[in-house]
Parts: sequence; structure tokens; C-alpha cells
Amino acid sequence: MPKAKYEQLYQFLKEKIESGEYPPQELLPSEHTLIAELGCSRNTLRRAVGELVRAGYVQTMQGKGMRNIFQPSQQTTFTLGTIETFSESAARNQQRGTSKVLLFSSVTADRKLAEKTGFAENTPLFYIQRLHYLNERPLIFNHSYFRQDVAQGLTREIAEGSIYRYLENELHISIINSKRVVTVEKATPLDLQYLDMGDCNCLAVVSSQTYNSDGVMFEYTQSRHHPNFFRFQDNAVRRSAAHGKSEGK
Amino acid sequence: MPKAKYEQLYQFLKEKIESGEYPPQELLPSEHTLIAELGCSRNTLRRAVGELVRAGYVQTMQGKGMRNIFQPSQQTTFTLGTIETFSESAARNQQRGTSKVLLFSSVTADRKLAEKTGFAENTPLFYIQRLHYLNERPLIFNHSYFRQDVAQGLTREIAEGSIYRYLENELHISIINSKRVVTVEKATPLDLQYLDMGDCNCLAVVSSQTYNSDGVMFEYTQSRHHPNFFRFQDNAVRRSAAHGKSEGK
DNA sequence: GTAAATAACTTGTTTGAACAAGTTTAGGAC
DNA sequence: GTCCTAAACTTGTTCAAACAAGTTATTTAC
Repeated sequence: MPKAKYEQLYQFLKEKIESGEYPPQELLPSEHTLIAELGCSRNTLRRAVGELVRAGYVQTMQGKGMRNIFQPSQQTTFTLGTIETFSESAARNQQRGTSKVLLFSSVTADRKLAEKTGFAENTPLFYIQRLHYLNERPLIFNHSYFRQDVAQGLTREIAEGSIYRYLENELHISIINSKRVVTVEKATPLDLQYLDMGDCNCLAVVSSQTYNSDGVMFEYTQSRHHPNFFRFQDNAVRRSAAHGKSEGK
Repeated sequence: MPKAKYEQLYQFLKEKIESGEYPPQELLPSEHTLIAELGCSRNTLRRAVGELVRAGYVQTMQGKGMRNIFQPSQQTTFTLGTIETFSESAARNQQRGTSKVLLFSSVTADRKLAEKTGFAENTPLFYIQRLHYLNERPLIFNHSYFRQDVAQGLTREIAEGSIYRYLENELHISIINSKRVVTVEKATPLDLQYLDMGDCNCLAVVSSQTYNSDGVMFEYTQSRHHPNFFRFQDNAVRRSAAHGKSEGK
């Protein structure tokens, strides 16, 4: 449902690449050709191409062209750069995700909690513990804190479903961006109790601070992932690199 | 040394934000104002702003403006979206990084190694084990594989210094992009031997496949990070989100 | 005073154009 | 043939303009 033309072009080219319509490791048609083919301006095409580069589908080289570098192993559970809920991500991978609320409570941020989460001291918060299952396996143990004055009317029943749907559709809060940090931590007794971790004593922890359109951080969530099923993907682009000389053929 | 104007504007605004010249949590001057102030076109300014958004410095809201959401805890050891060598990253954090080559050898990819790395079977490779220290502490155990036909003339002496400097400056190879995956793995006896991990039996593993301008993957590196010192940072932006309504003041 | 309509902002998208810079191809001198 | 040069590509950057869409402030009608 993207209405922006550059989003449509991005999706269109992405699907053509994924389906193998453009031969792997080969150059795509030039900008000039694509513009004529797709009926758009150069700027709009380049915007779509820029996203393909960031997503790791193509690499562009000044003077040469753009090369298809897609490899079909890319479908993974988690992607970077976008905010996705657990259920959205599960659906995208055609797997069944379910969630269980272990705890729904109200707390006030003390010094220690304020330090950890980034909320101001004495802020009234909802504290929610949730367990996420993928195909009946408990994989993620979630600790979430929501500002009570922003997430007004949040209940345990809502948390059983989708909190974000409530925030966006009912409260009309717009989620803008989320700062995330991935670390590795020792497992707590609680982790060991709920996640079936075998003999691993560490897990992957994704801490995220989420902001709304007023610039206030309204959510802090710590997602503790089962080590064997955690996978974070990224494509890095070398900035302002001198491009290589041709080697002929 | 960035010559592109939008890069200069990005750096300029980034530094102004970091130094507190723009008040935190407040709106920055409007595009119109900044254009007049900086002497550039709207497109060029917006390109710089787009990078600030991706880097998590500002959030933009249609109709409202752009808000400074920088928080000074952002200087960490590793960043996403860019390719940095260990020494570059250490220097940026004003810490002393040293490296030691544990093994320099030639191998040929068998089926298992080909499966793991993504190289074709029977590809001649350099296999290098390196240990990276930060402030005398061993933190990263690196397993690198380089295609011999691309990294011609690579020696143990070069690996003691900077491999990338050799590839870029001597061989004139241009590194374009790198696909990375972060996972958590059980520590091997080798990990335990070299990294002082205490009672943790898992570590963070960053596997990366790096491509040159000919689209050939010439490097596969598995970086095994000490769990207590691993930190991966990211800023996610909610795509095509409906922006929130004003709440007045 | 209140509320609706309007104007004046803000950022978001798209187009067109020109030039810069890197690569490949074609042609010419020898 | 070889080598150099020039032309014809390619992508990269910057500018200018117009309109769309969301928000805020102002004006107008009652």
C-alpha cells in the first residue's frame, strides 16, 4: 500500500531481483533504460536504487553500472533499519507467533530503573513481561516499560493482543523511531526458567528506546532472545570509497 | 575530507547537535532557514537531513519540523551501516587497539567451508586468525578468509598491520559493501583459550561477507567478540507511518 | 468568546536540467 | 599489431521549481 512512487519502484525492482528476473552478479539495465521502462524521473529512480543499495540488493559503481548482488539466503527473522512488531515479523516469515503476558503491573521509576531505561526518575510506568513463542517454542522474553501518561488506558487484555495496534489505532500515537542496542548478557534465573536454553548461560539482548512524534521516549523494551534463534542482519556500505579501476575482460 | 557538499552539511549539523548548539528535544530551524543560513539548495539540505535521521540524530515530522533527539550516550565501539576496520574504530574512540596474527595459512575450500563462507568449492583462500586487543585486553578473535586471486601477495607481515590498507592502497581494490549477520554462539576451546571470558560460555559472532567493485565476494570474516564488551547499535525508522495529530499546548 | 474557515507555515514527493567524474568503446596515429 | 585520444557511455552531485500533505496561527463569522 505504499503510495509514494519511489516506494513502488523499490518494491518492483526488489521483486524482480528476488525472482531472478535480473541475472545474479550481473549489471542491471542502466538508469537511462530503467527510466524509460518505468516512466519516472531520474531522481525518483535513484531514490529507489538508493534503498536497494542500503538493503544490500545492488551495489552501484560510478561509470560502470549497478550490479545485482542479491543472494537468496536473506529471509531471516529480524531485519535492521525498520521497526517491526513480533507478530508482523512472524507473519512475514510465514510462521505462527503467539505471545503470553506473564506480568502486567504499574511501577514508578527509581534511580536505578531511570538509569537503565532512560526515563526520568519518578515517572509512572507500566511494566509488562511477555513471552513470545514461534511455533510453540519460547524464544523471546520481553521486559517492556511504557509511560503511563502516553500509553493511557493500557490493560492486560490489550497486551495479550498487540500493544502497538492499540497505541497507533486507538490512541493515535505515531511511532517515529527506535534506538536499539544489541548486547550479550548472562542469563538470569528467570531467563533459564522460561527459555529452554540447554547449557548456554548467555543470551542476546536487544534494548530499544522508542519515540513518538512529540520527541518523547514513551517505551523502553528489553528483548532477551534465545541464543540459538537470534539473528540480526545488516548491510554496510563503504562510505566515500575510491572506486576501483577497471581490470578489463 | 568529504568533498560532497551534503556530506559537509551532515557533518556540520551533526557537530552542532552533538555540541548542544541546538537545544535537545527541541525543533531545529526550518529547512527554509537552514537553506538561507548554509547557502545550499533544498535537495542538498534534505539529503544531509536524511542521513541525520538514519543516524538517529533528528526525527522529522511532516508539517511540524525536525526535532533534535540526540542523546550523548551514543559513542560506542561499533556502529552499523558503515564498514570500519578494527583500528579505525579504536582510533575513533580514542583507545589503543593492537592486533596479533595467530595463524597465516593457505587453504582450499572444501564443501563444508564453502557452505559456511559462501565461497565456491575448491577456491584457494588465505586463512588468517587474528586476535584484537583494546587497552591490552583480548576482545575479538577473528577468523578471516580471503580469496587468493583477489588478495594477491598477502603476507603474514601485511596482516600484522592493516590488510585493508594493503588491499585498497597497494592492490587498488575498492571495497563496496559488506553483508553482516550477528548471532550468538557457544564458545569453542579456542575462544576460551584466548579470550578471558570468565564463566560465560557464549559469545557474540559477527559474520561478514565483503564484496569488491566487480561484485565478487573476496572476504569472509567471522569475528568472535567477548560478550561483555560487545555492543551493536542501530536506529530504526518506522516506515510510512501515519504521523500523529497535534496535541496542542 | 467559540468555532469554523483561511492563510501561512512546515516537511514530503516528483520532475527537469546541468555539470562532474569514472569507465568503456571507437577511432586514429604510428 | 600497439598506443594514445576522443567520444559515448555510466553513475554522482547540485540546483531550481512546483505541487502535495500535514500543522499551526490567524482571521472571519456567528
